[in-house]
Amino acid sequence: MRWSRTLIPTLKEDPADAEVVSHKLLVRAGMIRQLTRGIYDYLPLALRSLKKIETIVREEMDRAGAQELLLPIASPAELWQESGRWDVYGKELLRFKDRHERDFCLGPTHEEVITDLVRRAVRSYRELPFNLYQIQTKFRDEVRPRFGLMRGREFIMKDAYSFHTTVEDCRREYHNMFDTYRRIFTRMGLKFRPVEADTGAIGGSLSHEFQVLAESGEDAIASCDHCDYAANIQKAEVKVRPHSGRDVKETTAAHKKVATPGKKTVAEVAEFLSLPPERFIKTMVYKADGELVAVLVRGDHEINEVKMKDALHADEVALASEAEVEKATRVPTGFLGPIGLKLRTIADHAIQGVRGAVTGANETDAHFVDVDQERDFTPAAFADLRAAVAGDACPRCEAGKLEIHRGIEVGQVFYLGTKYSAKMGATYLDPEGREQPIEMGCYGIGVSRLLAAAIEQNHDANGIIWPFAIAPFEVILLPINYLDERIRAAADRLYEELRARKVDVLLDDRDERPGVKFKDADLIGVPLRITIGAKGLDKGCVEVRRRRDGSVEEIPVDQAADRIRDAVAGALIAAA
RNA sequence: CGGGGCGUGGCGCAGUCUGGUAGCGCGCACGCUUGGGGUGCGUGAGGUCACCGGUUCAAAUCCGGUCGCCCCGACCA
Repeated sequence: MRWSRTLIPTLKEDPADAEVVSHKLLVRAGMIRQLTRGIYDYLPLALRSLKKIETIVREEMDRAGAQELLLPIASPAELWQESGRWDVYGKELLRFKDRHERDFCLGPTHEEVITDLVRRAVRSYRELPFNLYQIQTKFRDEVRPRFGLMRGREFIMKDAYSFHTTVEDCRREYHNMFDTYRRIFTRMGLKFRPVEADTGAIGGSLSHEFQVLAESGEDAIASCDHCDYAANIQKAEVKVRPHSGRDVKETTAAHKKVATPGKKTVAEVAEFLSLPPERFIKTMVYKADGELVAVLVRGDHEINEVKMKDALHADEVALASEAEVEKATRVPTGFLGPIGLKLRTIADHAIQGVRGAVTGANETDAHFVDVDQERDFTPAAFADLRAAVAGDACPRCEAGKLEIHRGIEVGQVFYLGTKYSAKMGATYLDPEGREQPIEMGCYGIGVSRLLAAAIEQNHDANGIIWPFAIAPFEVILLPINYLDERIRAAADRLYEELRARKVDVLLDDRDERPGVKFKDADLIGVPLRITIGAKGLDKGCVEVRRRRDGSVEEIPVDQAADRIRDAVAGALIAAA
């Protein structure tokens, strides 16, 4: 492509409404423009990268035995009412009516639509298993879209759904997809980590996320420095060390009340009493499916709501409001404690057997000290309730410690089981002629988000540094002065030679100053830059510069096309 | 949904408090100049100051309302 014949509106300055680097660079590099909140135009440069991402996804999905199809973006309310998600999904589901006043929504995901398709098309176990995928635009009316393509309302997603007769076969496909995802992200040249994940709104019981490692990531992930255990922080397990609280204090004097006027938070009381936060038992009150429940964790720990929800077998949990707490306990928040509390109470493992602890006294402006768990109170249950932190022992191996990193979720695989098939009557007849619900799995990749994630991980002060496999162009030709006959002829010739060799090449044929072209080339991040100037041509050479490390090499003009093609091919093979 | 900020040529911003001819940088067009890291000089085009209403002799500026965009929060007792 000739630069002068396409639209690459680069900007010198950061757009005022962009916060993260990928958003700034995508806009500055002329790849995207915002149309409205959370919705973007993809300009030619962006579309080229998107297509390369899609091609890799298609090749690997096809290789894994999946079949591509295309489902509608609009779907009728009835399907969503069947699965129950019409009511559950909330405002994220963009709803509208057609001219006949029938309710519709834009698809935020497609379990309902595909399950409906399959239940109508499949009758027999002989027709299973299969895996169907699509690459398509999704719409989720996010509460707060942000960070450009990272969390848009409209976005492009690859979603796949597999259908099986047995749990074992479904798990086989789950692992097949897991391996496929590894290949996909490896080919794209990204540093990523698969992590155990919570299943969230999609539902199901087994799930992994694929996280692209980047400081700006929205997710925290815990990983072992010794073995390959890694999990989303929402899921990361804490190794149970029985009676880990015993070593806190040896005395067993009866607990006693101390005045702590106005000191409500652990930090405040800890400072007031000159005791470390780990000596405290923090009492939080949650509303679990309508019931108020007290949850105890050590003062320096934080509650993990996903774990708590599981421990309580609740569908919905939320922190109770101060008013609700005060009404139920007659104690203002900040002074709650497990001794004499009239609420169902569950406690983190770290609370078990603790001695010499500090808790609220269930009385305004007072706390208890020297609390002994076994002597003074008994929770209804002990469970893993706290969030893992850096330095925790690995739950899977002996030697390892957990590290916390940040990541951008670019893919997730779920084992769904019969969650949708049972509700929506997607069944098959087994060899004995009995009707059985279909086992399902689903597998997503955030195609447009990958664009942002790749940039978050691959950029410098001058702009984007695309991995070869997803770069909009592999090579940019930069004639120092395109109006100079000799330079122009050399550039045009090399351009045609590279095109003949199937290299994705962009020719900067604009009548611009060299400095402008250099800056733009760095900004849009093309991996190889070929500078064609008088100095080089005098020696019969052009200059090859690698965007990633800035390394420079002079190569003879007559060998240039072949050597550049070989360099591109080599880089692509190295990544895959 | 709560809090905060912003809306002025294509982009980034000043001007608003204290009402009185709409400005700067970049970009854009043209001419000369320059040609290996955003050249230099000159000339020029381009704005219903988000929108609606009000106050006033006079509104980008004051008042009321609406819309849009951004950020933070919507959990740690």
